[in-house]
Order: sequence, then structure tokens, then C-alpha cells
Amino acid sequence: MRSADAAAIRDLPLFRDMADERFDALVQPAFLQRFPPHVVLFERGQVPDFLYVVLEGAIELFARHADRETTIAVLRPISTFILAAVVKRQPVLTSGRTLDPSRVLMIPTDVVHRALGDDNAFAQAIAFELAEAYRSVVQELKSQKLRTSVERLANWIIREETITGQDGQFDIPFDKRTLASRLGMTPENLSRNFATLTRHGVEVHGRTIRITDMPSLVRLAVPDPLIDEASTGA
Amino acid sequence: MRSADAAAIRDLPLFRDMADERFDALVQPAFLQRFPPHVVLFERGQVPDFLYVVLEGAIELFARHADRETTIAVLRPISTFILAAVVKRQPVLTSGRTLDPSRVLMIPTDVVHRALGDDNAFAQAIAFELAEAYRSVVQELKSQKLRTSVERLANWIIREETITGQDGQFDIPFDKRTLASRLGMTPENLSRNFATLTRHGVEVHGRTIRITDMPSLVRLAVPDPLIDEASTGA
DNA sequence: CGCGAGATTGATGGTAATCAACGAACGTGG
DNA sequence: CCACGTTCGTTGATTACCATCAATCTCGCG
Repeated sequence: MRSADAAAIRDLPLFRDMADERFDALVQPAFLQRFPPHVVLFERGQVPDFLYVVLEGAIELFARHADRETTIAVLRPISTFILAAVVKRQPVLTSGRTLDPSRVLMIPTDVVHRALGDDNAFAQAIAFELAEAYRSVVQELKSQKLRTSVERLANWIIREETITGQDGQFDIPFDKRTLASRLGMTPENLSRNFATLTRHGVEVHGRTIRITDMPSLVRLAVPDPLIDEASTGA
Repeated sequence: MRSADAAAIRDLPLFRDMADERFDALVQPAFLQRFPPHVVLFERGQVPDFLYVVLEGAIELFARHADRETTIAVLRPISTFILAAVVKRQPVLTSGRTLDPSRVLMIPTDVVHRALGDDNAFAQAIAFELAEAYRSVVQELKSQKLRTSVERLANWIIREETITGQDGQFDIPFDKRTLASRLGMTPENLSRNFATLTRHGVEVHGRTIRITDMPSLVRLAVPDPLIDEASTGA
């Protein structure tokens, strides 16, 4: 593993408070894998053999049902995923695949469990991580149940702009079809929603989005901290 | 506190593995409160002072946005709630109110945090509890994004029947309007969906639901373990 | 017995999915 | 270097699903 990676992982909330030797015990048996884009890392329904940490690239968690498919989350560096299934040793509820070329750390489930039992700081960190993940899905559920699709899009734009540049402009970090799936709509509907937002202070050129009239956009979006605000990360 | 309550709480996954003295330290400073129906226990946006455990009755977690409102979860005995906000000391994302007359145990946040730091078994139990809660919301999100409203209702009926009697009949445990909100539809739409299910092996009389043709109902519902199956509870 | 909350039913409109066709961007091979 | 094909996105037409508004019904309870 690159030393830059090791440092970055070490600094994750999940590992930050561990003793050095414990951290080593966790990371030594781990694999660092590189994946091309659009590769499935695991299928839903399997008890996971590994806890994953995305170091580079992007991972999509998605679910299929009948002939429908939807994106549950898109993970960007540096985040863990399928922690809950690892902790409970239960089947993962989603499948996972790369969107971009990605580097992923894979820590065997048994190793995680050993650390969970041995190290109280680690157990606490896992509790924090899961609490954060839980809150984030609740926000997603609220967004889905309380907003129309164009409102979800508008709020996504506002949030993305604050995360990235704050210069009123940014690029969509993946396919529009993936964005549509993330936001719970069809690609066609996403197109139309972008067209609608044209009348509310948004310009779209390819993947580039520019906010020309933030007050107008905010008026339509009605952002709500209890739905949109990312945690401070503890 | 009634000794039957104490025993029941003691046996919760969250507390089961604690040493006796730790459990006492947690429960001694707690309050046992009795609430009438339709009383708000806490409002969204506040950092919670207590971790709640519902011992009797039913609690609804709900969210408002603009002039819309939806039910995020209904808690029945014996479950904890707003654990994630307590663990992270962050504002709760939902408000909470009683549906029925309820008895609720309230454990001060500080006390929970002390136990979290002191007791590895408790920290692990919290991680498990949060993992379970996380998975449950992910299932809800999948249901919401991948199913139509009549499918959600059909699956809810199947699930409820297996949980309660398995004699093909049960009572809806709350108002139909609450059920509608839980399932993400309007009361009017719930009515129509019940009417639709009449043609698929379901009879409804007031709050009583009887399944007369399970294969037919299953054919419409297409239940999916990764959406509908409750955890074994560890 | 009559009131009132909850539930149902009907009529209508809006939101979003689907089906279909077209257009733009990109990569490949001739 | 350009023709071609493929993929992705857009646009249009239509349908399905669901919300809303309004009226009526039911039933528990004072």
C-alpha cells in the first residue's frame, strides 16, 4: 500500500482513535485492489467477506427488483461501505459496482469482528460510522417521500455546489443516467427537470452545471437542513 | 420500574451482554414515563436529551416538509429509538409522538455516552442495533423507489400476517391514515389500493384484514427477502 | 339520536413512467 | 480523415400512477 493511502486511511474517523498496533492488525491482512470501471464488486444477498474502503474512484450501490433498478448510494473517497452487513454478518441488501476506475481496500470480515471485540475505541468508531450512515439514509428517505423529482434535483444541485466549488459551477461526477437513478427518476424525466430548472437559475451544458440565480433556485428547492445537510463528520 | 419491565429491558439485545452493575448504572438515572396517545415526545431538529425505549404502546417517527408530512417509522415494544442522534449528539431528523397510550423509558444521553466509553460489550451492542436500524431504512428506501403503492401495501400485508398470527387474518395496529403515511401514499389512495387487492385475495372489514388467497396476493406483491425480511434480531 | 372523525368514493389534474424517434458525441476501422 | 456505429441524452406523444378536491358514508361515542 502507498504510504499516502495508509496515512489517509489512518485518519478516517473509523480508524483514527485506534492504537497503532490495532490498526496494523486490521490493515495487514487487508487487500488493496484496483478495479476497472463498471465492474461488480459483490452481489446483493451474499454475506460479505470484506469490509470495503474506497480510496480512489467511485462505487455505486444499487438494487434491482422485478425489472426495475435504482441507485441506493454513490460512494466517493474516502468512505467505507457495507459496514452494516459486515457487522451483522448478514446478506448485503445492495449490489456494488465501480463507476470509475477505482482503488479499494478490502478488510476481511473476521478481522473487523476481532477488532470490534478487542478494541473499544474501534467499536465506538463503528457505532459512529453506522449512526452517520443511518442518518444519511433517513434523509434520503425523507427526500424521496416528501419531495417531487424536480425538487430533489434542485436540492442535489445546491448541495453539490456547496460541496465542490462554491463558485456557482461544477461538473456532474457521473453519467446523467446514474444521477437520475440516484435521485429516483428516469433519465427522460431528469432531462425534463433540467429543462424546468432553466427557468429557475440553472444552466446545463453537457455535464457542467452553472447556477446563475441562486435565490431563484433556492426558492424552488426549499432546502431543509434536516434533509440536505451532510454531517460534520464528527 | 416494574420488575417485568426491568427483565424485558435487560433482555434486549442492546443490554443483554452488559455486566449487571453497568446495566444498573444505565437504568438507575433513567425515567419511566407514561404518555397519553397523540403526544409529541420530541421535535425534529433538537439534539436529544434522552435515548428512548418504548415498553408499551406505539411511537410514530414522522417528518414534515413544506406542507407535507410522512411517517418514517412506527416503533412497537420493545425497541429503542433515536439512537443514532443520541450517539452522534446531533439533531434528530424526525419528530416523535405516541400513537397509543404508551410507557417509555428515557435514558439520559450523557449516561449512554458514558456506558459507550466504558463498556465494550455495550459499544458493540450499539453498533449492532445501529446496523440493524440502517438495514431496515435501506429496505424501506428500496421499497419506496422500486415499488408502486399497491405493491408496498400488498407486501406490508404479507409481512404483517407472518409477524402476527399466520392464521390468515390480523388487525391493522393503527389508523388507516397512519398506515397510508407509513407506506408513502394518501389515505384516499390506500382505500383504492385496498379495493384493488379485493381482486387479489384480500378482504378488508374495518381494521381487520383477511387473506383469502395467498398465492394470488403473493403473485401481485412479489415479495423480496432483501426488502421485506425482518432481521432475526441477532 | 345526532355529531364528528375517519374512511370511502367520485371527478379531475398533475407528476412521472413508458414508448418511440431523433440528435449529438465519441471511438473505431476502413 | 471521414464514414459508420454505438452510446448517451433529449424531445415528443401517450399512458399509468398518484394527489387533490369535494362529497358522501360509516361508525363510535357523547
